[in-house]
Amino acid sequence: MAQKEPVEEKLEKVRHSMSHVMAEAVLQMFPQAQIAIGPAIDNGFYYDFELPRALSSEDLEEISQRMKTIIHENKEFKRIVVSRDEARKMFAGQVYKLELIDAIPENEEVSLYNQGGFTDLCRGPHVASTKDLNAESFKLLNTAGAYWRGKETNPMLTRIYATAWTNPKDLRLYLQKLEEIEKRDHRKLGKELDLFSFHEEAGPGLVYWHPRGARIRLAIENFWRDQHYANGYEMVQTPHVGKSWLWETSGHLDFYKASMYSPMEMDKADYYAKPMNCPFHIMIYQNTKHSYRELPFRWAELGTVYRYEKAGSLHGLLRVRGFTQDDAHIFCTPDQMESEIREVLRFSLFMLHSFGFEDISAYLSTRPQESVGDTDRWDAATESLRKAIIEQGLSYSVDEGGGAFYGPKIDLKIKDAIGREWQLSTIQFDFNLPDRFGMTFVDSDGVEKRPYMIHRALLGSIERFFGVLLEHYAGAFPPWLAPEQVCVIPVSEVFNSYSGEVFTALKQAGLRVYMDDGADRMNAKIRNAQNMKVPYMLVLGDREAQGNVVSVRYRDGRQVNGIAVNEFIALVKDKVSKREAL
RNA sequence: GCCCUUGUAGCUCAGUUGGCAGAGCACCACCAUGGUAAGGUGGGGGUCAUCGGUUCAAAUCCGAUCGAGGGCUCCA
Repeated sequence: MAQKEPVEEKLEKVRHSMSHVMAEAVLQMFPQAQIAIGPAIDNGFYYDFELPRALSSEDLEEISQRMKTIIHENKEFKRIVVSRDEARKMFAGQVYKLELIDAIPENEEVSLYNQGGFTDLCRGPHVASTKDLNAESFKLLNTAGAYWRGKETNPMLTRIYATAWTNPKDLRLYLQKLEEIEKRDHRKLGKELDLFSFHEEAGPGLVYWHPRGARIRLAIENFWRDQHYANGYEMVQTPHVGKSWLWETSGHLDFYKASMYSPMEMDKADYYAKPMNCPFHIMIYQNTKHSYRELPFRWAELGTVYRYEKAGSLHGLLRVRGFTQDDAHIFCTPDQMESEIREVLRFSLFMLHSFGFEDISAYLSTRPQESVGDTDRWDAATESLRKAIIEQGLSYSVDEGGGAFYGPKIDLKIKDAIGREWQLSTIQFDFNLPDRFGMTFVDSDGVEKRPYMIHRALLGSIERFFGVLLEHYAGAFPPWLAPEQVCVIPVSEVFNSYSGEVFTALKQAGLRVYMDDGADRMNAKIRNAQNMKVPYMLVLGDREAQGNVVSVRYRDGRQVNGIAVNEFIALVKDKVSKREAL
């Protein structure tokens, strides 16, 4: 007990040991249960079982109680090394354990851990005794179906998820975080703030944007468009459907068909809703011959695509069947490739920073086993990605072999206001499509050569990005994004006319403003505006009308009285143009 | 797709052992004319997701379908 072990290792041991305790508890209740695996995971652990029946929340309570009893028995975790045959004998009847034993490499020893009433096949390590576990610092969270080894063709097991910590305080903090996550859930906020909806009768996974949601979305899109024009892009617009020729040529019908909507037949031809924009942008490129003098092309489009996502994986705005990519394709010469990548990455970071994301990390994915394109191009492309990351001073990790079959890529992940990571931007080379479509440009030496093609999406998709932003801000959008920036609230009907003047002035100044001249009392109006998270509320009565000023109630509770109307307009406009918070 | 959970008014939810479908908010009307987070009274609104079954009787029990939620990588 001399030196302190690192917290992470301690936690891992605690969680893993807890999972054994849970398995023991479950076996007490269901002696005939098949036990599978039970690792430590982020924030806790799980264990997979094959059980005679489904578990109820009362069952979880009972398992939890039994675990506490086991922990209080102060049982030692004993490591035992056995031969394969002995192990097989001990786990006779436990089909999953037998499979695991067979999977252990010949040169590794087979170890077991025993804590009294329960022995599990396990590499370890564990805490020394259940004495080192705290019976008040874990909580069984939920059950879920999970395929044995994650494969759809394998049997479905029952997984029990739990969170576990070394002390009750950490548990409490984590449970509070879960509550915070629930409060920020974009599906909940989307409903409360009247931003968007889904309609099962009209098709799951398809988003309906309400006026308030559309306001925000358009603020995002307008900013996006302006910045693309300012950063050397051109906009293109392409159709939503394309004939099978296009998808045969692109290869999507070979490799991507399962994710595509079924074809529509027209004039004896099959048309497919587009799952990607790239083939369309290539058609524009192919419209004429191109010289090296014209390149690079940077063509951007907020292109709405449709993909068949499995019913069970749909999730609010984060996984939908119809979504709008903030897509662009860059076609350039080999000479230009490096500077283009550098520029794309810089631009990506600028965009993410603009939306309030400061903590960004990069993931570089390199060539996988199965891939197309020649090695020189892969190497050059991968190096240019790496150089760009280093130049930007980003922390990054490399996913060796994690690239798509058609090219290496950089993914950018951001951390949101409560520390969760989300993958947004992706920058990918494509060595496949230019070949398939036979794209060329005429170089300075008169020879036709293959251009480099780069796909990139900075926000990912507008829908998903919107969901992430909504959770990041917990619905309290900064003024530049807020659907309504200002709510004008007359103290009583008597002041409707002065309020109307102020409203008109703000409206003419280009602010997003509305006046609540309904029959509610002022208090109720403030409450409503507050619940809709409107950044600024102007409460107008006699005092304001007399002085031709406004009194400002900020969303965060601050209050500033007696500001001239023009001064207030300037203040909001300043916040908006700087994209600042309140 | 698969496992578990789930579906009652626009929203959030009650609904005991099967016995005439409820509340709050929202909406509409009337009263109240108000100074920083819900003023009062009254009213309208539901084929209890859909289809089928059991029963004298089904929101409630059973089955199917559809939707929603939690999951299905983290390698004993």
